[in-house]
Amino acid sequence: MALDETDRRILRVLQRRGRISNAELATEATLSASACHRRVQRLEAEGYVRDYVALLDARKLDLPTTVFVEIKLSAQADDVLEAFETAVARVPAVLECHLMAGTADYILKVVAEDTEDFARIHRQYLTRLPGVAQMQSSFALRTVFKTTALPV
Amino acid sequence: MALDETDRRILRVLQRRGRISNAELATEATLSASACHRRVQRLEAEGYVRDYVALLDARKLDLPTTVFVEIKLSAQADDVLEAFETAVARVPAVLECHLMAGTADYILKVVAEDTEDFARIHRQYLTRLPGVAQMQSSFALRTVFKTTALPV
DNA sequence: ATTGAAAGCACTACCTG
DNA sequence: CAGGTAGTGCTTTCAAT
Repeated sequence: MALDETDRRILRVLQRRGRISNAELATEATLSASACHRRVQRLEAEGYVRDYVALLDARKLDLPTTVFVEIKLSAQADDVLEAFETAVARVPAVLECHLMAGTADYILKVVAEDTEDFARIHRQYLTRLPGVAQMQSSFALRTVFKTTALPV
Repeated sequence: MALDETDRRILRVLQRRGRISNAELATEATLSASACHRRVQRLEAEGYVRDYVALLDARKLDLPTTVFVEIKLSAQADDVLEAFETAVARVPAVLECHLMAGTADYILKVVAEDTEDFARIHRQYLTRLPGVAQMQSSFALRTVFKTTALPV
């Protein structure tokens, strides 16, 4: 159940190199291939590893613009939250949605081609989200860094 | 250079299933294994695919708390920004750092075990970042959703 | 924890339209 | 030039030690 140092080492490597071969991973973890393989299977089965994914280059795909959108709802009732969350999950440009503590605020992370494209997303999708009282958008000038690797 | 519909299909699949075998990916893209393999190699070489990574379960690893930290610097000179960015990149709990448009503001995304652990990170790392004039932390109560998949 | 063996896979070289 | 066919050597995976 609990992770030892070898498990954490495996997870650290997999977080950076998700397509590494089991043979190479075993070397990095100083294990035999089969022992390493069994640990990885255990870590996957127990849910430590949620997914393996390819990370694409947002610039190359013409989506270099990141916008954080702060949204205040008109009410905090559960059904209002639920309706909002269901609707926001259907907007492809929204990569993250967090319910914030304190007020009934959400923060969305949105990607777009440029400010004009964001204006379109805003008009076409965001203004149609249910239960919204206020919305404020903050544009990222530049992503200094971004990682999916948790400190394990 | 430009992507056709088959390329985008491959990228969509790889964004969800980064460890899919080439054989299965070829089936999903209705291509032969070799044709598919060559396309993937091209997409990697041209930089559309930045990385393959494992996404871990932050809850299982006792890091369920996400905090957005807004930081205003005391000056906007390049060397002040650079010093700040270099220092913030060394804090393991900081997963993202964005320079925001308009003011000299940064937004950080930070993960922690709980509010107490965040207090420690704040005290130990964030208060020591150079050039900071103001700092405001907003806690996420709940991550509604989070994806790394860009809309391609 | 290592070994060995069977199956599946990646990758290449070589054709085909 | 992109896709298909076929062959070689690795990797995975499981069973046995």
